[in-house]
Amino acid sequence: MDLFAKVIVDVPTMQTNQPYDYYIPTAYQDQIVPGMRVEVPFGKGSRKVQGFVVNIVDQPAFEGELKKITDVMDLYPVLNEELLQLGKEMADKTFSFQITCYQTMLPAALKSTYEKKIRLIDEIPEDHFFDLFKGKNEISWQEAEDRGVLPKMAELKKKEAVETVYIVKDKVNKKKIRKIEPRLSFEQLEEEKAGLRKTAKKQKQLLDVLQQLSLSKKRSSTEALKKDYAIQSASVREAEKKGWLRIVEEEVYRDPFEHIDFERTKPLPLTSAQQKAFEAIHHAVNEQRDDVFLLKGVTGSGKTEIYLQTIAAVLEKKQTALMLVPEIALTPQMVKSFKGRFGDEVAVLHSGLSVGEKYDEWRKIEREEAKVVVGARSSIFAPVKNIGVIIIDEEHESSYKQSENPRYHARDAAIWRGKYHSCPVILGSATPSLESRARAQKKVYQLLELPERVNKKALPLVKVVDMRQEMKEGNRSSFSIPLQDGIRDRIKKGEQIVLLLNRRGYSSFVMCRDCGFVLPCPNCDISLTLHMDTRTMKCHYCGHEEAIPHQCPVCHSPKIRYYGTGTQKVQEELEAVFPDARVIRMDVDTTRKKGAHEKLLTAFGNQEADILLGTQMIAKGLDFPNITLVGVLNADTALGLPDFRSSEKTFQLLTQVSGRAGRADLIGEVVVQTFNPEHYAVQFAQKHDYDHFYQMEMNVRHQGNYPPYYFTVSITASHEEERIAARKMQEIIHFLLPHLQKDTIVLGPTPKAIARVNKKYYYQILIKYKYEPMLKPMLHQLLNQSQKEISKGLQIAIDSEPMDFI
DNA sequence: AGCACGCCGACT
DNA sequence: GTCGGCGTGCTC
Repeated sequence: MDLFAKVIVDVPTMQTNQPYDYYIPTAYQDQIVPGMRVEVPFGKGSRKVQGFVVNIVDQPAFEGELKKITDVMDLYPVLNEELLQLGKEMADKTFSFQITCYQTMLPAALKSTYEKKIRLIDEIPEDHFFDLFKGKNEISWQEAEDRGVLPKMAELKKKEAVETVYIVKDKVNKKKIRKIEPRLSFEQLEEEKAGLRKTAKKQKQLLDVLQQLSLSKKRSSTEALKKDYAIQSASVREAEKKGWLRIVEEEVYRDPFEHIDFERTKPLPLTSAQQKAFEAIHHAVNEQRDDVFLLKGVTGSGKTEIYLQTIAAVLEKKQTALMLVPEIALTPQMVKSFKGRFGDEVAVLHSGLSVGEKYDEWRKIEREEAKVVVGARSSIFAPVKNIGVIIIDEEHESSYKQSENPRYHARDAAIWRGKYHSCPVILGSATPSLESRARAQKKVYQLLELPERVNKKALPLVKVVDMRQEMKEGNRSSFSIPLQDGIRDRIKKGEQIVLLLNRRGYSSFVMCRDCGFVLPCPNCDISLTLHMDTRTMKCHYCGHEEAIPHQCPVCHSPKIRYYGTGTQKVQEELEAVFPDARVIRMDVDTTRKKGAHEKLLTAFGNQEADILLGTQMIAKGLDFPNITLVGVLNADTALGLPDFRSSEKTFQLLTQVSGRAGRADLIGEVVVQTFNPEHYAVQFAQKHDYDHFYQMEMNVRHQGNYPPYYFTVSITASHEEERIAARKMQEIIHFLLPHLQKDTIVLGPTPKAIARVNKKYYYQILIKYKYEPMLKPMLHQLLNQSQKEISKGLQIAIDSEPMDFI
């Protein structure tokens, strides 16, 4: 029977975002399974592209003539039924292409690279042969183009002396070995045996092996033949010529045997609160319920131990576990705690691995050698089977949402997979996102709380320093007097200090240095952003624009200026104030090199420095007992951002760094420097009071019609010419507005903060809605209609539930 | 994306 | 008259 494959091709456009039918050559019929990658000819020139087989049918839907699959790229499917389905739904939900989703779900090594070559197929004059082909019989298209010989090649093509060939390659070289398989049936082999001379012992032996293989339907490696029967490759080649067997190359797994012995740890006794939370989750695991738990517990309350014991319970049931942590929290310590408990059953996927290493780790999971997967965002697509629990630690982290296409949220994918496998999902955080906390309120998620630290230790004392006051008293440095005193004190005692510089919102808004006033938009209750290109203050939501103020409208101080400082500058300042202090700086500049991050942290852990100065990246996974003082140099830069999540982000950051101080037997102290000491995010963080912050922030979101009260979608249009982007945005609004519900709010269009990025102008709208069943189909329609313009350099990005608006 | 088909300007 | 510009539309 003829079989046909439905293939998603690697051509990321809206028009080609659908399966194409291909004829499966008989030779591949037993081989091809949905989820495998294949090479197919596509388009007029039948250039070869990579494709994913999504289905196999015995009747093609396409009426025209079908092309054939030209090669099978995998031995086993790289995507299973589950992931094929998830990818398809994700494409629909995130307004992206199926091919992009499938590629995102796989290690980069499996994305194909393409090569175009010109090959000689007929005799050409000798001089041409040398100056065009350099005496070879094929050259790359790129080389021909670079040497300017394409026109000549076109001539030869017309004469059918050359052809263009396309080569599809994997990014990494898979290790392959040569294997033999019989080409004749058992009986035919028997006949061959009868025809042999009596002295041809080796050949008889080979035929015996082939007969065995014929019965077992297996292959044997040429290496094994040599080893077990002393059959040399020459005999094999001979046999191949006689047509007894064929030689095939088969991929073998690389051996990633790196047995680093981790010190094994044992489960710790649980506190009663931990026990209660653990039991609730354990029940769901046992009963295979797809419940979503929100595990809320302050730093040090023992969330990790609950994860570990839940995973242990899942492994006991012969199931697997998937755990996501933010990329920056994927530290050696973190890995150690998992490998320490579960040993080699743990696979870790992180950005520090090379493409090949990531692929090997992925293979290890795929062939079910690893039962526990720990990794960042994209690990949610790890090919684990029979999942028993999915854990997302630090669930509030915005890095779980991918900021490029497909703009998926790992949390959504986790819940999807939880449903598919009928297993619980645990969202853990000390400061849950408002969305998740609100869902717990509505009993969509089950709230589990760990109110106390395991060691019953009090949370560190948080001192809020009013920087306006410091300014008034003539202190113009980045360090307030209380912070300076604290630093001096710790250095004297030989204790360590962490200083955090909040880079968020660096230099993009103006604030009064005397009273902390930040210029708000008269229409939107959100601060205005400084646009240096136009020298104006702009509102990102409504487009309101005004001049940059020269004095504070409230206190009339002339010290109103843009706010923000770099780590390097702070380091210099620090060294001037404390010439004897040893400082380690950690920011993008000092951690760019691979492994630098860990090296710096290890050095700090070994007490080679007194002060660790850094940006956001030091807020996480930093667990040194000797740190007794944490200073936040500028707590409120995020507060000045025109983002409705800025209070939430500030609260989360402050709470997070507070957790870094004094975790051992030393009492910790936190000094928070701010120009907004009375801001509720700062106030509630000082008191470690999430619940009241949550209530307050919910009110604010309710007032401003923001999530979780509204759903949001942002649409961005960009083009090299500003008016084209702006006009398209207008067009989009005109297209959408008539069909939207009365209570739906459309903000914009407004130009983006950095209006021109990569020579492109950006315009954006934000749609806030409660119920818009037609919005998704309309946005899909919009993308379809805009195809022509998109091919002319216009870009349209649709982001459902965007994380930021800057 | 990339290739071919198709309809208007400066050339042998 | 033709060669070739790149606008338009399709790819199983």
